[in-house]
Amino acid sequence: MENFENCVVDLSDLQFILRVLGGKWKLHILTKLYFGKKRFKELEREVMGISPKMLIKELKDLETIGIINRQTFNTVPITVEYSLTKEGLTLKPILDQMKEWAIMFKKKAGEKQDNR
Amino acid sequence: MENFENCVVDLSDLQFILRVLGGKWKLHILTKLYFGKKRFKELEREVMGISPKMLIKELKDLETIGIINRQTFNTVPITVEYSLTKEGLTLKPILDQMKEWAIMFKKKAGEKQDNR
DNA sequence: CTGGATCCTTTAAGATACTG
DNA sequence: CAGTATCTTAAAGGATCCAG
Repeated sequence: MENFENCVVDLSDLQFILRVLGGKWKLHILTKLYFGKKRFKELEREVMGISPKMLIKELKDLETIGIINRQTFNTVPITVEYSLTKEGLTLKPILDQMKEWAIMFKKKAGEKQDNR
Repeated sequence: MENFENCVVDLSDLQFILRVLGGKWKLHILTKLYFGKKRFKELEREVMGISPKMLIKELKDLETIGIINRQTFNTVPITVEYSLTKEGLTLKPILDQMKEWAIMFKKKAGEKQDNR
C-alpha cells in the first residue's frame, strides 16, 4: 500500500500551508500574534523592518485565509486589533514541530562536520 | 513562562524549513522522492511542467542542504540517481502533519460556509 | 541523458510620501 | 492610527538552445 508510483499525488493541501507560512514576513507576524492580540502599530514596531505596505498585505492575506481576525474600534483615532482565529491557533503545534525538526536537523548536520 | 512579549524570538529555525520546502517545486520533487530513488529524467517527467533548469536548481538546493543524495553512474550515457538522505526521511512526518492540518483547516472553513 | 548558459517575463518586496 | 498610492528594485521562474 506504499507503492502508488504513478498515481497523481494531491499536492494542493501541502501547497496550501505554504500560502499561510510562505514569504518573508508571515512567520514573523504569526509568532508575534501567538503572544496575543496586537494593534497595527504594535506589529509594525515589533516585526522589525517591515513596511506598512507589506504589513497590511500580509495581514489581509492571513485574514482572507482565516488565520487571523481583524477587529476595529471607533475610537479617535481609530484603533484596530489583530488576533489569531481558533483555526489560527491550531497552527501552533505544527510550527513547534517544524521548529523542532529544524533544530534537530541542524544539530545532525553539525555532527557530520565534526566527524570529518 | 509564556509571556516573554518583548524578547527576540529566534525565527531562523522556522525560516530554515521554508528554505527546504518553499518555492514552487520543492514539495513536488520531495513527494516524488518519497517513493524511492529517481533518475533526472524520471523526475523531469513526473514533476509535470518543470523545466530542466528549475529541476537542477532545486535538486542542487536540496543536496546542499543535505536533504537528498546525488549518485552518478559511469554508464554511457551517464545516469544519475537522486534519493532522500536519512535526514531527508525525517521530514516525512512533518509533511504528513502539515497535510493533515491543511485538510482539517479546509474542512472547518467549509463548515463555516454551510452555517450561513 | 544530464545538465549549463542565455535571455526574458512575472512576482515579491522595498522606499517613501500621502490621506481619512 | 491605520492604512493607500506610486514608483523602483530584487528575486523567482519560464523558454529555449546547446554541450559533454
